[in-house]
Amino acid sequence: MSNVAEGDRRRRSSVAWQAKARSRALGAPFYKRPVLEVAEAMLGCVVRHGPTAGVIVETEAYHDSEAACHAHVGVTPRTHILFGPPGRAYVYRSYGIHALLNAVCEREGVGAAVLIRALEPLEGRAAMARRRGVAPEARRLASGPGNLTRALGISLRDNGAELTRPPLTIEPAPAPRRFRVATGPRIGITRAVELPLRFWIAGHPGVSR
DNA sequence: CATGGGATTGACT
DNA sequence: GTCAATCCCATGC
Repeated sequence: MSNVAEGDRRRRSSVAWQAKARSRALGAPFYKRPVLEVAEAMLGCVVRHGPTAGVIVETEAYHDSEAACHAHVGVTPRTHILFGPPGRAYVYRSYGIHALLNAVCEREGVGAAVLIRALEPLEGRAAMARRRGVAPEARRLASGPGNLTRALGISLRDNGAELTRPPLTIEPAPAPRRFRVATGPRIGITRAVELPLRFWIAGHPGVSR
């Protein structure tokens, strides 16, 4: 295949996923409600970044009223995105190594977000495996909040991105929600550890351990 | 300006 | 079970 033809194929493919993502993306009203409600509603939905996508199987809710939330300290250079309009991405560096992806929720002025903790790969499995440095048939390709951003190619540059339009979007669940939602305490935090703000699809193998 | 902690992960005992 | 890697940013002087 010639370079020209290859480039053309790539370009058409890129336009196709952008149009698809734009038409399917959840709008700002989805995020503009109590963060607990959104955290549960996001289970089964699809995170798409370009040609890679996965089904959300685990989330956690964070709210400025509790101490584990970055927004608890008020508006700072780091947290201003959390207090901004709903439907944007809040991406921050964790432990100096990982980028963690959140969806900003509730009305402007409230610091709240849903942390996406695990995905079941849906599209672009080969690209995810390549980015992770594992075999394409590997299990748990996008499980764990640091692993899923690596698999989807999400970085700190995506902080503040609008999730309502490509290239980074969240779409409604592609299939009927035939699963049971389980809840429990959040993982890996040192403050407000007792609050049951973690949500996951009961029994799903992609949920973090 | 210096310091210390952290919404993690993978390797190792 | 333990531990290190590694960097953004909140805090305090």
